[in-house]
Amino acid sequence: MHTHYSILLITNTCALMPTLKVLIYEDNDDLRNSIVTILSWNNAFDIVAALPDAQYIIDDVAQYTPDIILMDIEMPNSNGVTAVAALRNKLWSVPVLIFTVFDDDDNVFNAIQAGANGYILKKNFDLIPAALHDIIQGGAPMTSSIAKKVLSFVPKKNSTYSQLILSLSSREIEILELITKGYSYKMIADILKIATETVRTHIKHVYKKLQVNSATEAIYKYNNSK
Amino acid sequence: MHTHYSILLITNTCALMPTLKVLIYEDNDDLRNSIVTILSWNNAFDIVAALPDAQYIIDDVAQYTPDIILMDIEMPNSNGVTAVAALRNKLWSVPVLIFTVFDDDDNVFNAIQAGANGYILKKNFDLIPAALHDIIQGGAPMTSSIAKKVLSFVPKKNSTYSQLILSLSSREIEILELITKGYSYKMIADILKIATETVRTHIKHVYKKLQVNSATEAIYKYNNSK
DNA sequence: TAACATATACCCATTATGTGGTATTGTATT
DNA sequence: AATACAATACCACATAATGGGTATATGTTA
Repeated sequence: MHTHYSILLITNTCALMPTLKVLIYEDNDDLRNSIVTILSWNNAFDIVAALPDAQYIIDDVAQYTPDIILMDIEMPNSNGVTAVAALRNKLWSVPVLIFTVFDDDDNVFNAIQAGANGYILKKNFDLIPAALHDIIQGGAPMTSSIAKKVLSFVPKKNSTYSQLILSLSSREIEILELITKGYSYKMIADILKIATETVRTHIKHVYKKLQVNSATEAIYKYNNSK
Repeated sequence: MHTHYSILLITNTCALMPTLKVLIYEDNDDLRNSIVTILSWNNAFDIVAALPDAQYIIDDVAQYTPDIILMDIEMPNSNGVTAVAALRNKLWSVPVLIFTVFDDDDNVFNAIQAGANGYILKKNFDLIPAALHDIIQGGAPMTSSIAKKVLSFVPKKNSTYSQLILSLSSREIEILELITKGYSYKMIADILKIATETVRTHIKHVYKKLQVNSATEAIYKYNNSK
């Protein structure tokens, strides 16, 4: 048997680092206090607030103007991922490091989509300082196992369809692109300064090559191949 | 001024680890020999071959049956990313660790799409052993800066459209999903065991809510919102 | 040169889709 | 009880999309 413990991406930082204003959301009192203690001993951090709930995150950020936020996911009156989404909806770009026990696909995916900048697990508690610095310096800290999940969210090519797409001429692809954007034959003809009938001819060829008989089918195949 | 050097995800491994058969592709003779030397000193690795070119990767893998592949990108007669794609087209799942000087979006994105399992930069040369073990144990080793690029490839929600989508009922979403998959009204009616006219009614409602007037437009908005 | 692909354009006929209604049933909300 | 919405279903009309052709000019390639 062999043991293994997966760790992560560290950014070593030295000298003259500006003090980071950190806002913390964590509902567990013990854990929250521990984080505050750890970060307080590090001169690089200035904890502007440590709150048990993110339901007033917009007001909190306006009040404390943090450089970075450390965010739990599961909290009594709010959800960390939803809170991040709320921030991003206001087009506020304060970086957020998600810190949670959840490492399932849905939580990771939702956090990334909501606009989180990093994602570490509570068992890697000790890596918070490094991860915070890492985000500030433009990184996206996460363990290798989280990275694997993120990889799986990147849309993959489908080689079968890709072969079909290769048979299309550049003009045909151009027209198919316009179809996928919702344009009608007439609009495409207008955009490309050609006759509607020519657009039709191209589309007929596209359908034959992709072996489909409608725009929606063509879009589906095309979207699953590029 | 502050210095910083970004490092990564390590997997600490101990005792009774099976020996990994490694196949290496790297065109630079010095670098290739150095890697072989480093890995040879580690009992955990058995270098089955170290080649300057991946043009015959299919044959190589068949011959050497490696547990894992270490792959450069730029080589005289072949491209590492293309080689990985060739492997995956054969549905061979041998894990591949990309090892390159290129950290631009296109190279990273193409490698991920091709099916690479990890991506480390040549300046982080020394991390190869840990990264190889990491992949075998199900991780996806990459530096935090590469992870940031990967994050950017995950399709993001568009909050404007998302609001529109929220107004759809579950039945309407169900039908819209079928539309995006290229099904006609009749086919959808068949699948859901309802009248074609009912399908049409639902779609009318969807179009009104999404403020569009065709299936292609609806698909476009929908794909840019979920 | 002959064969082929590409981009252009038009005709005819049919089907699918989009738009405007109305209507019933059930369920939730007020 | 009244209102609203969701899901079901039908009618009628107009427009858009699709499928079968044919045709010409321009290249490229065998």
